Amino acid sequence: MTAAALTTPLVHLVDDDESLRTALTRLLRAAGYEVRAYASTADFLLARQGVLRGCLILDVRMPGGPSGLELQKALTRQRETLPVIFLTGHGDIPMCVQAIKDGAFDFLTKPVGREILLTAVGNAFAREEAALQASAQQRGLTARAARLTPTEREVFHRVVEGQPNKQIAAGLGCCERTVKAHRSQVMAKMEATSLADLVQLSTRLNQLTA
Amino acid sequence: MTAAALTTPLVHLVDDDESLRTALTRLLRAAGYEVRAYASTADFLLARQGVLRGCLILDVRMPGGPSGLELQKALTRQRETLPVIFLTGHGDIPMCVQAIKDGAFDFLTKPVGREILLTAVGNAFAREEAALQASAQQRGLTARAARLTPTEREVFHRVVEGQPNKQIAAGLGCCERTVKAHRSQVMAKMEATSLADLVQLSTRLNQLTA
DNA sequence: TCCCGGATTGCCCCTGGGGGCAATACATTC
DNA sequence: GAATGTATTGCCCCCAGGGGCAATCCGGGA
Repeated sequence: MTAAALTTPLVHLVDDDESLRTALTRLLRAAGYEVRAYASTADFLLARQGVLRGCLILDVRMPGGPSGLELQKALTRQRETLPVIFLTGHGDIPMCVQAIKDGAFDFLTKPVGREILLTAVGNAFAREEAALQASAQQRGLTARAARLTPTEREVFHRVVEGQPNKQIAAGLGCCERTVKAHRSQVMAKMEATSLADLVQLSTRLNQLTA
Repeated sequence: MTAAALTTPLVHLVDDDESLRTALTRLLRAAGYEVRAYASTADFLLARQGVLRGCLILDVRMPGGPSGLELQKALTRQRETLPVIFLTGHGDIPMCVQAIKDGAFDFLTKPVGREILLTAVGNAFAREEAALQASAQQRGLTARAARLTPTEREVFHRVVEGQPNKQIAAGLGCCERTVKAHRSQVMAKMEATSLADLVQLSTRLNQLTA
């Protein structure tokens, strides 16, 4: 039914402790997840190809290379929204607060209980799936908006602001009939069934940008 | 200019350690805040009158009575959105994660540095002021919406959905002229200048409810 | 009972949006 | 240079929305 359900949930596991990687990999695979393990953030970045998917379990500090916190910040800057679960043996509270303020999904401490980890990962995928479904609609919306010509975009904007055709024509320095033509193009390309519909589409577009 | 700036920022300080209450009270007063200190969550609740304002500094656990975490949850349930800063000497990471997931603004550890605390409180008030300004507009909106009669509300809803007058009339079992009358009442009461405007007001109203 | 305010409706008119059709203008391609 | 495509515009028609005016109806209050 859902897109996420069509693929095996993928867990990226980044930790410099090999025995822990082995143990968690086994645990997660037994729970039905596909697991890819990395010994460092650098390894993770090297192996990365294209758009990331799944969820990320990350130790906060690892010898050499960027720390887990830094990796998370970098991913956020790159608009990668996959959920990050921190896992650490030497975490303190300020670090934990920082990570969560930066958008971490959870912050666990070693040794982590089996149930705790699986619950966190399960919740992370639940959120991820919801986010994917929401953003799928948004992508369709931006795709439609991308098909607008610059003039149509301008008309779109003014229509949503409530300007009547006459005023739009004056603003664009063209005649009213032209505005009407653009306007119907906008309605068609945005697949809006009414003005009210169009305004609501615009609102969602703006929320996406913000 | 702003509402929050008209009153002295008020800090509620809840901690069972009297010497710490004294010290932080002095520190915060020196920084220009009005401070009310309580020895327990029960004291805080007893002293509470009407709508709360300001920000709340809260120890996580206190002997007897509800814990700080419980107080925070209760306030959230009561739709009190004032920012909560936790301050604790015995906090652990799971507790910290829980508090922040429940909406805490920050989570500090004792002994807390002067700068750290003042920064946290300052940020809390900044967020609070922004939230107040946003909700002031929303209140005006809901006040206007409250003046609609049930029929007008129904018409409002259908108009925003993009239904034409004829269809609305059929739905309500009345004639089209009546719908027009209600419609202009809706525009007037909601103080909307155009259909686009009305739709946007409706969107904001729905966001408020959600 | 009579009056008042609000809701409902019919009648009529005006304005604004939607769009078909055709001519024109400009750019791009073959 | 001819052909094709796109944008612009004028002309005209239709319909939907906005609203003034007056009649009607109804629930409350004096």
